[in-house]
Amino acid sequence: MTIRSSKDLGATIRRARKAQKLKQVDLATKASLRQPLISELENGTTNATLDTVLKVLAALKLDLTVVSRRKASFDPTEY
Amino acid sequence: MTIRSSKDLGATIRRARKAQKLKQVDLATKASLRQPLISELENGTTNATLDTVLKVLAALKLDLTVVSRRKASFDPTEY
DNA sequence: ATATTTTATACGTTAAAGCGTATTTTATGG
DNA sequence: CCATAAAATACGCTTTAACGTATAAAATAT
Repeated sequence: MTIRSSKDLGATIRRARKAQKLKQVDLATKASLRQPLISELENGTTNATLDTVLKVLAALKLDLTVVSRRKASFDPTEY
Repeated sequence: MTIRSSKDLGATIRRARKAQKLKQVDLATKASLRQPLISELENGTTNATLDTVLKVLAALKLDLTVVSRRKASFDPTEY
């Protein structure tokens, strides 16, 4: 999933969390964060810091990557 | 490039900037940020917000993506 | 070597991220 | 329906990101 806004990130996090059958409070605990912050993140209503983003993604076993914009590559190992 | 820390991001940004022959001040201008912030970002000495990260990556024509975590591939240059 | 350019650091200020906690609103199950 | 669970919002507080600006340090010419 390409992330170009806080909302993109929020949607990605929410989908991954639900796919893993976690509640916001569960994810918050795994990431050492608060449940309200997970809510704000998923709704894209906070401009999270990189540390926060990395904590949440790590808790979901996801990685952040940087790729060239023109290289629209299909990655079969996604999903 | 997989990003798991501010330093990872900083290194990635610096490499991309140099590959495009930009000075920090050029990148700062393109991203509507300050030169000192670019320096801090590249050195991993600030916990940047997502907006800041996205601005810089956009200025470098890079995208942020979220992918499922895979096993680290063996990199011979690390040894 | 030294002038010039580039990068890093410093400092005070402002805005907001994240915290703990409590409560409200919404979704779900019986 | 209603009860319970889950998610969203609220509040005051502390910390810090990012700002503008100035300058120091380092790198790169000349």
